[in-house]
Amino acid sequence: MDQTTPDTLTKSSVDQITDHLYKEITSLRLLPGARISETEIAQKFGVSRQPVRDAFNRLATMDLIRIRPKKATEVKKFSTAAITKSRYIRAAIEAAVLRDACKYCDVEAGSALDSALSLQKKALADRDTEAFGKLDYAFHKTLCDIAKAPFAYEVIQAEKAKVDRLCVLSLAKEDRMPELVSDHEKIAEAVKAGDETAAQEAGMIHLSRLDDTIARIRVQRAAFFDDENAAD
Amino acid sequence: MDQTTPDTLTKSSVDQITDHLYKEITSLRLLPGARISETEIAQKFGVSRQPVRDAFNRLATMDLIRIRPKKATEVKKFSTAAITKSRYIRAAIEAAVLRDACKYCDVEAGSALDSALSLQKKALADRDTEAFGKLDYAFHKTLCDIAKAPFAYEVIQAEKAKVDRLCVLSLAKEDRMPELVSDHEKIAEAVKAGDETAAQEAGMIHLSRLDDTIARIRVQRAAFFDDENAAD
DNA sequence: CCGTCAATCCTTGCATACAAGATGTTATAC
DNA sequence: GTATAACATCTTGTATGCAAGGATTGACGG
Repeated sequence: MDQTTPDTLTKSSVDQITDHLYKEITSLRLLPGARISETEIAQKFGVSRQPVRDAFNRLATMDLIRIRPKKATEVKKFSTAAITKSRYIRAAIEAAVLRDACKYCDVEAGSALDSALSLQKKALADRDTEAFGKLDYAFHKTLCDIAKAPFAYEVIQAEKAKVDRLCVLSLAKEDRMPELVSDHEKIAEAVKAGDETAAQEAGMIHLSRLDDTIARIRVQRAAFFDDENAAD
Repeated sequence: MDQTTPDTLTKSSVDQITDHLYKEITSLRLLPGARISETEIAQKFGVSRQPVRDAFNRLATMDLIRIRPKKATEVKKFSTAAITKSRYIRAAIEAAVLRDACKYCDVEAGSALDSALSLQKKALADRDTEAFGKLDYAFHKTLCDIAKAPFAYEVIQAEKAKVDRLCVLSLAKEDRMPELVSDHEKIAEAVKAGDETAAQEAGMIHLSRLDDTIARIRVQRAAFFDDENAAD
């Protein structure tokens, strides 16, 4: 997630604050539209405003918060435009990844997919949504690695993060898990078979699951959406 | 280019400095590996170090400079890994854009492509490489608009900017223009015909032009590349 | 002549103080 | 009771000072 963490192991104040706020926002403990103050965060961390300010800037480049001069910084609401963009990017990248994954998938890669799937099934059986969330990321990363495009995962991760917090609102998360595992199985099957068309089709269906969820949430929690405002 | 400029028309110091340095870097007036100092820039702009610092942070998130604690901030060198990533993303996005452009291209869109091409031919005839550079961007933007994915252009622009400065090094830029115009013509032709396969193929060929150029520059200007260093 | 060590300079990271504007509240006039 | 205006407060933007660590340069010893 952190694109700017340098090679130093000792995370600076900025890194710590960025990570903290990132988790707070993506986990929806900080709701869209919530106002956050530099001084407030600074006091909580026992530092000055400066590192908080830097952290805010980073989060702003991630499109997670909105900084305006002389106005309170607030957690960005969801916008259908941003969601559409993110979805488009993911679809394009994942299509390319699946195409290449089909091209380069060998026995070892196939077993990697199988083991990833079995872990997901375990999480499904345990109804452990949190673990499943991480395994979901891991599965897509495995695909990227197989496609010899590990860097693509960074993009997917970044775009996924922008909308993932939205899905936290979905109360029926547990009910969606079987679908997602099934999708992953179909994708893995197609990749192992080297069937590009089937893999891409399965991938698109997988992505479309999100559309329904988002559409539902969009009407349920309209207050978290910011569509009429054309300004960024 | 500026992803964080707010709705205010009065550009803040940070915006001005960011824009300035952005142009300096992308135009290669600031060479890869060049060291830039906060205080130096601050004095040049007659401001304090703080806005410069913020501008540095923004440029760092654009992967244009490299900030390390206690060490001089320097303009990032090219890395084949970064170029590969950027190329992969662009290829994936542009493939999707061309697919959709074929889907949605109508008469009006066709004439937009034609007029864009005629402008390019004029720049070619005038040997105006600078104008052609802008028209190149405009052409891809037109494609995105036709594909009903204007947001895709932002991604293309961001990724293109990361490697465009590299091409400034290419002395044979004028010689490449005819090729590029020809590529654009083939793309436009395929899009107008609604031939997805041909359009994507032409797009990939168009992107591959960059590979040759980069490969040449990579050997000519090895000093500008930073590949042995695994760290970011 | 060369290697090593030390000191000084230069770099960014952080803290603090001040400035300018937006917001919300409260008091006052009608 | 309501509307308006002034004020207090909170917000980020900017300037400046200090601290800690790297880099270069110089001197000194071999």
